[in-house]
Amino acid sequence: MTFIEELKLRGLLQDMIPGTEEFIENNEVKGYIGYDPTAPSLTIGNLVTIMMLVHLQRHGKTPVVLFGGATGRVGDPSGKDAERKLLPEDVIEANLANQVGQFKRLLNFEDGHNKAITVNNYDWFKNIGFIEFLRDAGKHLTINYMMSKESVKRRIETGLSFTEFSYQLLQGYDFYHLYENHGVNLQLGGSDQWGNITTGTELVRRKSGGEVYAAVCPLLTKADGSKFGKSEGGNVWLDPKMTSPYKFYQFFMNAADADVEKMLKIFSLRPIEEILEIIEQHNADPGRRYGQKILAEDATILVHGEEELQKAQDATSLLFGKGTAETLMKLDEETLLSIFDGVPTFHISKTELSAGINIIELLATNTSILSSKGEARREIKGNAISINKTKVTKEDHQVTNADLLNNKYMLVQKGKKNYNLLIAE
RNA sequence: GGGGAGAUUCCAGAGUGGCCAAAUGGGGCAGACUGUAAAUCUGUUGGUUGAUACCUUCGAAGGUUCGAAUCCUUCUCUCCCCA
Repeated sequence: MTFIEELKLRGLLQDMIPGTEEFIENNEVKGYIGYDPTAPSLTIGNLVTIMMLVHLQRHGKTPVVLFGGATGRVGDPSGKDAERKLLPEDVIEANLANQVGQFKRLLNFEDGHNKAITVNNYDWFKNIGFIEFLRDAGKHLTINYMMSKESVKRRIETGLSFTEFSYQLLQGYDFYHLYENHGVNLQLGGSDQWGNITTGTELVRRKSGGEVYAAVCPLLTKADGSKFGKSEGGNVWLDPKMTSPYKFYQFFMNAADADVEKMLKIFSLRPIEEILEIIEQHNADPGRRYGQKILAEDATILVHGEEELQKAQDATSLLFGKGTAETLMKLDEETLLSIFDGVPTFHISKTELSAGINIIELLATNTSILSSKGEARREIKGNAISINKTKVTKEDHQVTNADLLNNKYMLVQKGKKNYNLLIAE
């Protein structure tokens, strides 16, 4: 199976430059994707395009990760309705350092003829002066060409700064630089990058007369039309400190039936035939959530590893299985802590607790599980609060040392899926 | 440079002196149902409060008034038309 065939079967191919498939099969290929370090961590949205690099490497080609140390300072108008805020430079540097570590888990940077490499476009842009850039890059492309890009057209009515307008030229120059200096001849990415990518291939063609190719994957959407990659109240990050492995696992467990196939093809490295078989089994009895389980397993191993998966599964089986107040009571401290690793924790004083704390105070004042007393009251009225898996129904409920598990911990739950661990000391 | 329209609670968008913490829709959160689903239904969605009530909020700052999101003044920003 060719690389492009693999992408197609996995729903990771939206568009490519004619001839890309033949070229990849018959040449030494180095393919790159650019990531702008505008957040401290990569997200599962980024993971989609990273999977393209993973497959590229598995097909014996060299993946190149380009960090937009320079372009991230400018802001990409693609897919954005409004001008972006510029980030302070030290924030960009910190983000970049963190993201480098995340890639190390996903691609092989260590050995083989096709080990992955990273580059940072700040390294070449920092030495190029504005005049030089205008003569060297700007001269080769017309305004008419740049204006015809969808990302620019969409913003022409509402406004677009010269800075963001120039973004495609910077990104295009990346490709040219990588082609000239690193022999990079393929660019991958999300379909929102198609305009920027073709600017790059155009620039290489005009400046170097070189032969370069590109392919993009579709933007991942959910069956119900909502945005992919967000869960309760935010992004799903790859950084375990920002999205715990447990939450990460749960995100995939909660995938809609209609999305399971699509997501398995993207986030699982199992052969495509096996995935189709899994889907068949899943569809026979969707209520078992077989597809979601495999999906969550594979994705969690990929990003966080076996050990974290095990913990996430332990927590899941306790919290969503037949987990009752009694089983919770029976857990020893070590098991308890490992299961709730990654669940938000709060500390309270044992002396204070021994006197008894009103449940509303506890939720809104002693901890920030809920943001106000009014909200705490509403949630209790709405039957949403549980302590140690037992519903709290009265607003004047007092919590005491007697509620502690192992004389130290308390499990406070809002709704079905939001857990908090209180530690009394 | 000239003329016009506008800025409302997370978003969209009503409200043009007291009945406005502010309609309605979306989104969020929760409950029921269920498969930790989808769809549906219900509740809730500024803060303190048992409730009355009070406090902060309708671009910013002043002012008029017993009383202002609503009227006046100045300022900031956005959009549209003409040059």
